[in-house]
Amino acid sequence: MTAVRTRIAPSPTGKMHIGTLRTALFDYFLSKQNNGQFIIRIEDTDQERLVPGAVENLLEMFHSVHIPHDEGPFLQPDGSMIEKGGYGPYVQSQRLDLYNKYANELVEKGCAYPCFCSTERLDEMRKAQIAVKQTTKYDRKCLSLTAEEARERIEAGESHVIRIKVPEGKTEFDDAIRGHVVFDHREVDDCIIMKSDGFPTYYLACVVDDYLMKISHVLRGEEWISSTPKSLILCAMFEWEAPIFAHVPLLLGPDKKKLSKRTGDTAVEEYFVHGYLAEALINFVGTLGFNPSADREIFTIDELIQSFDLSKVNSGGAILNMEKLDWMNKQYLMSLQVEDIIRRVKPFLKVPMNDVVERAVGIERSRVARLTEFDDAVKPYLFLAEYDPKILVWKKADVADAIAQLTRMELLVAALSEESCASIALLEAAIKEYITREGLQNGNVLWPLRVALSGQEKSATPFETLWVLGKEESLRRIQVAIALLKT
RNA sequence: GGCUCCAUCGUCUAAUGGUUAGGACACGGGCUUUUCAAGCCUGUAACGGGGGUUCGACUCCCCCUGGAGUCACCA
Repeated sequence: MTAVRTRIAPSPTGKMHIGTLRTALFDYFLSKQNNGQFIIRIEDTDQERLVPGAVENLLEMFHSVHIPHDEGPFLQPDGSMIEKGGYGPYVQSQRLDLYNKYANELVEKGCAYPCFCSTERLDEMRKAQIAVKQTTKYDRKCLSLTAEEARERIEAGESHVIRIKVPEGKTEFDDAIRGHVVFDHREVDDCIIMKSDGFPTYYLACVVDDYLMKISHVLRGEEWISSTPKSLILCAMFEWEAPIFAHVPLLLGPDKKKLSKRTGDTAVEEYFVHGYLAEALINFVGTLGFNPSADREIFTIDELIQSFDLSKVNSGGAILNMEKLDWMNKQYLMSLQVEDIIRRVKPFLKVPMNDVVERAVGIERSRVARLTEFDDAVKPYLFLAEYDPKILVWKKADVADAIAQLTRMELLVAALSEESCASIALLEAAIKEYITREGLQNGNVLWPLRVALSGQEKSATPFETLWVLGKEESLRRIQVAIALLKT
């Protein structure tokens, strides 16, 4: 069996699309499961759409999402870029000679031909075809040019492209996800493989690179399926064995259409900005269209690698269920080490990090879904906001009782030893023991205490809040509450 | 419009000829509880339609309908 080599081939035109992440994940799962290689190749053949810094950004995203590649460009800590792997360069703009060579080979074999048609002519031709409801495809005007004629015009410096001459017949292939697919060549256009600027198009570059880089499996979005005949025709022309193709279902927006910037967050960067964790994003996106288990939702990346199965990937598109992502993110927020969360939440906090904030983050994590929500969640621990004294009174008690209980608590807290302040459990034990000893009711004591400490009608338990605030600040807030009630 | 792909709760999905069609998110109810969150229990909710094949179809085949993708010197 040949080694599994998969590749993700983004074009550096901006940010990383969430669909790119999903396909990359599947590539990664498949290659790792088979002890193969996962390759990143940069497809920068469209000079007009290049965005400076996009390659670096892309690599950074792959890094932050923890799916390491084996070959391709790598970003060094100093910001420079190096390549690893024996099949480079992995950036298509550095492989122009190769594409040229193969394109010429096709022309010499009679499989491709130069075309001098202007874009204006092409546009008109298409319009006419649409008008009579025909398939839009090149009318092969330049195919009738003789070799000499073509050579003369090229030598005269006339702008031209190279098109493949699609043979008659049909292309059949077995998609690893969808099964048997057939396309009649009458539907396939004599597509351009070399542009007039000397750069190849995706069709050529991709086939050449996949062959030279010994790619075994090509995973790509479903939007590519109708161009697969072109890839296969090219393979056949070169007499190369084609890789296995698998077209993964599309990620859809709420409107059921291909996810676009208009309908939702398409960039992985945006998800991070909104406070989602890489683990949750991977779990979410990696199980969209593929489910390792009937009754589990949370999987580690290793579990996903183990259980991944191309033939079990769904063929229908999937709408992103953002509520489920939130839920999943919360699951990770609750299962991660507190120190880990503290480290990750730092960039999202407007308030400066200190001991109180660290403890508060640990307490509040079950109440937030995303890292961006911590700032608001943590603030009440740092600043006691103004509040209506009425909320200090428990529903089954009155103002006088609230004052009485808070006065008791003031004394109790003041008397608390350093050891009993060391943990939530000890604090809870101390206070509950006091309540029992004095024959009091939980609600009468705990409600006003909690509200006094947090300044909020809804909040964490008084024990947790006490622990976060510390003895001194807790005492102050209790005194504030008593004063408030007495006015 | 041509071609291609797709079709189970609102959403993500399980089921590979025989299940009371399972799980998850969301939503409703309950338990727990000083509140909220979490947790636990629980409820509502789906096989697009029509033909076949078969003793038996969510599962296989055909048609219809519906949805999507694609038809560039973009990937």
